[in-house]
Amino acid sequence: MAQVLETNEETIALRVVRALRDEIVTMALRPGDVISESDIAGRYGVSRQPVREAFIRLAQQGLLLIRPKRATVVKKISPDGVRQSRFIRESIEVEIIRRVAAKPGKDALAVLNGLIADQEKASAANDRAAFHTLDELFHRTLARLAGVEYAWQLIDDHKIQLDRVRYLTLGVSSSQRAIAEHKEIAAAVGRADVAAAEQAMREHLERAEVLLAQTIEDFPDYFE
Amino acid sequence: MAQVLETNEETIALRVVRALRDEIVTMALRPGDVISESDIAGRYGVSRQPVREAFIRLAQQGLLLIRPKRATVVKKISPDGVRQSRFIRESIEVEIIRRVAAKPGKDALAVLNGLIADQEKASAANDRAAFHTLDELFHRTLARLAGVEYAWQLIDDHKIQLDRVRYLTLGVSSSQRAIAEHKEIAAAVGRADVAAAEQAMREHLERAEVLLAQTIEDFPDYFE
DNA sequence: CTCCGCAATCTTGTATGGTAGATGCTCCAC
DNA sequence: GTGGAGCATCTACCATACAAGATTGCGGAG
Repeated sequence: MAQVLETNEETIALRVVRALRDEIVTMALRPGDVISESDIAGRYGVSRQPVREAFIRLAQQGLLLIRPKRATVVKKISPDGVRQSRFIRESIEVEIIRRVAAKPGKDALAVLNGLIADQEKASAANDRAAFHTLDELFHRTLARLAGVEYAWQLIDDHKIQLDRVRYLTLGVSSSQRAIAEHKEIAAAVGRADVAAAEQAMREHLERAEVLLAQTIEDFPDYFE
Repeated sequence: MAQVLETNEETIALRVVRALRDEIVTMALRPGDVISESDIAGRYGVSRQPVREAFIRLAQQGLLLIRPKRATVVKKISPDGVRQSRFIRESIEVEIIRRVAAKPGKDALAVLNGLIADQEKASAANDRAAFHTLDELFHRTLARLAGVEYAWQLIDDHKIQLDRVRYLTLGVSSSQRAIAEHKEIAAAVGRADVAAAEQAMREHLERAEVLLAQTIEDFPDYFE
């Protein structure tokens, strides 16, 4: 059953990377699942070589665990790893919001409010995917405003672990609350109130903590 | 001239990764240098396959740039990338020092002072390598005391870019000053003075900024 | 002398076969 | 019935051959 991969991309290896990452984040491949080079190669109708290279990339991103000569498994989610990923994210985003609030560009507030308005539309339309994309864009935009967009890419890489958790809890998150918190952050930026902006951002990010605890209870097999 | 690699390590690919990273950081391979899989394979007396895998890993760490079907080059140092790496580092280390200073364990101060004492010895003996190792250990220990040692690994990955800069300026850095700053940080931790610790850490890390500007002037070819 | 085209020769990407280590099962000894 | 040795069969790792795009330089046309 050779699944079809988009054929207009660059290299086969990169297509496999994307396909596998997608399967992992959407839990089509679940934590603990055992896969093998030839297994995946057969499923996608390619040779083992590009699959192997994809494994290497995904292993470096912490999504796979290659056990030499034994097998390759989809890495279980490490609660402590998620905790520290959140720590990293909070450290950086707090510093970002400080900078933005300290010296807000003249169009900064307008851009942020525009994004929030879009989010409200997506929420009203119950378009969960669009909402999630916009939520990400809000934070990314802050990084851009602070002149450290590359730093966001780092957060994005680490966020994958949390995204797996998030996927397990679809429907739980309250978009209303997220919007309200975004508004509070934007308002603090508008007032150039650094302390308030920092505080609002910390509270906004802290919600992930309870989400994690709940998810561990619901899906203990997916955690180590 | 097949160079010899340590033979008791894990896989050939990992040995090549270590060897190449070392050559890059020590500027044996300089930014802009063009290398090829067969080139390196010949030099180390291995086949292209493990070299190729090493390239992939190093490219993901931002040390190499693989230009498909063209060549692979040692990435030039991106001033903005270094700037943002420093931003990331400062964000995380400031958050770390806040946590440590807010709740210093009872043996924390003793451990830190011990490390500082070792640094003074290394400095007196003019052992630059040992000093650098101890300097790194000081910061890593802080991460451990804050319970986020994994976060340090992240910093370590990004620090490689800055280490390349540092290697170009051997002899410039004043170890006396670094030791004094470490002492100030440790003292603030001892007093559980969060604000002072944060301030001291920021100043400590800010020194890298002038280092970068000076180095760009001295070695413009190594930067993009 | 200049410019265009083609071919030799680089490069990385992909496919495939073989190797060594790890695992698990079978079958025999007791 | 139980335990252990050995073999079948997995795995990831490595080597090698081939493919295809990119570059370079040479030679001929103008």
